[in-house]
Amino acid sequence: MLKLGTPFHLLHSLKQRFLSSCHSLTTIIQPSPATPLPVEEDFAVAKLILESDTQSLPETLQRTTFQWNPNLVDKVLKHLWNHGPKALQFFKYLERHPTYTHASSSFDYTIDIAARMRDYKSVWTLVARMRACHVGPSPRTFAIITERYVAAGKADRAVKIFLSMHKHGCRQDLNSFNTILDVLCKSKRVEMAYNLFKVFRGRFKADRISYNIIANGWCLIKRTPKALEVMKEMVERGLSPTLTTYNILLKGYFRTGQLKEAWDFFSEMKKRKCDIDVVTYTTMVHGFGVSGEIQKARKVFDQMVREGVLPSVATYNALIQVLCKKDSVDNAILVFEEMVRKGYVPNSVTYNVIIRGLCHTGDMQRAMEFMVRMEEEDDCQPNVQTYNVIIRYLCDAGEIEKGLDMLEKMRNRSCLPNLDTYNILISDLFVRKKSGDLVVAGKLLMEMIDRGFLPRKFTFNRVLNGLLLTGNQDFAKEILRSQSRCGRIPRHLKI
DNA sequence: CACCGCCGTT
Repeated sequence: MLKLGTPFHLLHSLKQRFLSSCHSLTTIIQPSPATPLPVEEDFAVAKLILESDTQSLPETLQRTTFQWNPNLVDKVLKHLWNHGPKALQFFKYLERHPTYTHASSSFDYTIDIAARMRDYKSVWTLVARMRACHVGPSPRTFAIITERYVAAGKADRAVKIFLSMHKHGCRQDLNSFNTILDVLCKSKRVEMAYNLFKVFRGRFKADRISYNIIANGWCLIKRTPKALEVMKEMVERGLSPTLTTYNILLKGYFRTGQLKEAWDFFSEMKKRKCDIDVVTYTTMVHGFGVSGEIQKARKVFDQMVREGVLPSVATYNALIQVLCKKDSVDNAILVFEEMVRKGYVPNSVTYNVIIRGLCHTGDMQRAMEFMVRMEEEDDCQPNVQTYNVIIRYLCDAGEIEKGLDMLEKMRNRSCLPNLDTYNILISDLFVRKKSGDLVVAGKLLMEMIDRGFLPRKFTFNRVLNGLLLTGNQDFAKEILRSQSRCGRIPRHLKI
């Protein structure tokens, strides 16, 4: 049995080992009937869906005997995250399944995917269906929807949606109020959030979290003085700031480059006997580090250990990142090895930071080694960000073929490229412009649109013009034709 | 997916 005082990072690593050991157990106890899949079913399903074309997909799925359950369906949807149309098709296929009914979480995932493609028609159809099935919509559903509207530049619409939630069978409360404030703030629509806050803080009985959200918003747009005002207001209304409030302000000072103020604030926190936590220290390490104050960053790191506050993986990540940027990758790797020695399990952030650092110094060889290591030693599959870093640096070094190989590797590892991946490759193909490059760019463009991404107008026009100028009229027409079939295309793509 | 820390520059 684990003792109560077991450090969290050790628990985590034990948990990771435990989970990987009981994986095989699960398959023994619950074998999936007609599909003898030694590996995770979710990977197998996602692979099957990605490999079959749109027409034959229903038939293909019909022939299988997967035992659908919400957990499996959610995982499959996650795998299809960067292939919206397939995700939607899969979800809709199961809606017609004779016995299976979707869980609330699967609806939420699918709504998120549809909203990201700006397919609002599907979004609201799904909301209505959710309601009909009595599985929502929940406050979480509305968090997702409003976030996507704000991200698409429709903040006003998002607020209206929040105000009319109850008409969709989901009542507003303090939690959902805080959610919409946070959504607006995180998208830098802080003025709007603050106005909404002032109008409704009475009705929803704004709490400390509401104030923290607004204060954080001001900090995000580098208006720390406004954040301080919010804190004052908070006190005036009888709500005492929390440690989170102080951590928000501390980060705010670093954002505006006010190192002295940050240091003074930190000292004040200590003097007032706030129980300074790992977040406070991580903020300090990162803040000083990005300003190039590596000595101070290290000092704070050592200090936290002395004061008995255990660094987290995030703290190490902060230190490693700033060392990569402002010191040297070699020193960063020393810290990396140290954290491993102490029993921490590096995560994808850790690895991506190191890999980026190595790429930046031109050491692609070692970068690749870390990519292998993350998987083999820490059961941490390279994710799309990992691949994007590698692809970017390969292409920047003029090795576009290697970049395209890496894209191929992603496909084999069932890691789907995202918008960044496509943008990186297409724009680098345009920098090189070797014969054939434009056709490759055209193919990538077609593929990304197929997968529900909206290329920027600039990208789209550049590729089409490029093809037209190099005598690829037929291919240009093909791109246009194939896109006009898919119905849901943004206005600028319709010509 | 109700608040704070760790992958960013198209």
